[in-house]
Amino acid sequence: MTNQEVANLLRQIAKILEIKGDSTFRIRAYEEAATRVENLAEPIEDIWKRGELTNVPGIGESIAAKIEEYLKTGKSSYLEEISKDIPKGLFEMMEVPGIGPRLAWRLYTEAGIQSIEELERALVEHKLQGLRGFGAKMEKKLLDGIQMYRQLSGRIPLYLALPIVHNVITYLKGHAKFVDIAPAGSLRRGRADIGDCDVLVATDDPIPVMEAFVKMPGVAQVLAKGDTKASVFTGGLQVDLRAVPVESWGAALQYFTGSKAHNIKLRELAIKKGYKLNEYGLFKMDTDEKVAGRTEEEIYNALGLPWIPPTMREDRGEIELAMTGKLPRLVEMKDIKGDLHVHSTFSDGTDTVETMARKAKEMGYEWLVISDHATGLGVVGGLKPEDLPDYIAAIKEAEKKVGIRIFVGLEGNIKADGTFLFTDDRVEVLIAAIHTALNQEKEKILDRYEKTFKEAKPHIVAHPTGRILGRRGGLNVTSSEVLQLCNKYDVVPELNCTPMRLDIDDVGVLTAVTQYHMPVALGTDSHDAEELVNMELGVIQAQRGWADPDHVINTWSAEKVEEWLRSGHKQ
DNA sequence: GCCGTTTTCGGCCCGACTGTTTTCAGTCG
Repeated sequence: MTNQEVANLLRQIAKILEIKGDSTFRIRAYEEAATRVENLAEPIEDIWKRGELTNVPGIGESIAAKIEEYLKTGKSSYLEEISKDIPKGLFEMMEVPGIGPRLAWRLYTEAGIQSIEELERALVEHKLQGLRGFGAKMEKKLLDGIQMYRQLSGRIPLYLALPIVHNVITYLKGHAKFVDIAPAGSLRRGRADIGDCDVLVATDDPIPVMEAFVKMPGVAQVLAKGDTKASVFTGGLQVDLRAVPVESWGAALQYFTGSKAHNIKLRELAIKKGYKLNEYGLFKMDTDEKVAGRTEEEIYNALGLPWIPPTMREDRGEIELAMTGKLPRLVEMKDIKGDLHVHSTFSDGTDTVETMARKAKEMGYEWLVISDHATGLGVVGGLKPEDLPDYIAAIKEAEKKVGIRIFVGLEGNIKADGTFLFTDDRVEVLIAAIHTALNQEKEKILDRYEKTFKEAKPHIVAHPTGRILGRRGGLNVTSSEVLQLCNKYDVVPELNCTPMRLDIDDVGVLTAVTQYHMPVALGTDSHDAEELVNMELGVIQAQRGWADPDHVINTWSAEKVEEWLRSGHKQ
């Protein structure tokens, strides 16, 4: 049972309690427990086996018992009990913007509506107008909401959201007056996928800015528009704009960056210290005197904390860590000295070894791993043992011409039965990856990894879970399951920086770094030279996993990398 | 349902926007 599955159970319980109008505090307790489980660096099953479930913040006796039953039996009698009289369609209805748990429940109990299709029909036929609070505007709002729900495909990958927000900001700079503007929300936190985009603007004259925003070209729909806050639908994405007074810029940036769970924790801390925190500033509870707000640093410091980087603000324990003064110094782009996963024309890359090396040099790197595919993957050609002399000669030549250290790498395919095509002493960096038979069941995939880790002793396992953002699928394994094997066989997990992969995910990095004290390997998996810049997306994800430079191999000197390659492997 | 160097009971984050509520509940982030 994975942490995600347990978190889903708790979240499902919270949802049902919400529909039924249960205590908001009980609902919050389940939601918070879900978030904590989701973000645990350790498998919850291990914690349970040690009898330490209630040591996890947010988990008490009652929730621990429910988790235990679920881990033991795969079922929850409590969930079954409370969901008996709830039609499944209600959950989908709540995905429609504007429909929350209370309205979904009313639509069901007062009008017998159990699905989006039934709701749509009732709206079109004006059958709901007898209900309290249902006028023509409400009808239109919900019909629009249904249409939007059908267009939205859920969350979109970070790299697709970035240009949309960039366009909004560029447009507003040319068509409105303000002092400052910045993206906030999950975009600023660097989440791998984005639900909606938040943009913050500092101005003392917000109304014209809001006007310009909702009239932007490309706005498909205006979802809300007030004096200081507006939401539109553009480029297939919801974008929220929030205007704040200049003197509240820091407080607003903090508030609007989130995450929600992080903010709640911070406001609770503020209350304990006799303050009230909102998007306008930090105020003394008794006198309403403002004590901080111009910058984020001011606010965190006034609460007795160092400034916490946005990439850490997920309520994964960062506030508690900040209190002890032990926040890690997160890895940054300027620390990166090399790329651990790059292809060339020797397999399916479009640029030569030399071109890739020049780009690496241009990025300020000291070294590079050229890691072309080994044979066995039909579509990409791939290197055979007899190709190695030419491959190595090309690498050595580029090394001399460009003037950076280039390691001879090889990305080998782990076959469906777990055999690995070839290893060779002339290969300095051996990368193993699954590219075929992706739909096997979990046990089979883990067996394949284990067999290869044991027999071929690769240095790195590439894109360990096979996830593709914005699409279903990936391998039937979680990062935490692969990481257990990595730990056992001393194989370094890759954080693949391909914008659609970012695999292992942020929680995986957190597990590797804080649980196993294991480094991660950032690899852009570049197939042309321009893709080397994707390293930046990987660095952001590594930050989200609390990685300091020591835990990122890419920050090591070429000598230190050589030392690592010699030790522990192929002895 | 969780939690506690002021509490094992009585608290629990905060505000904007919407619709139609003449004072506020629901939704959202």
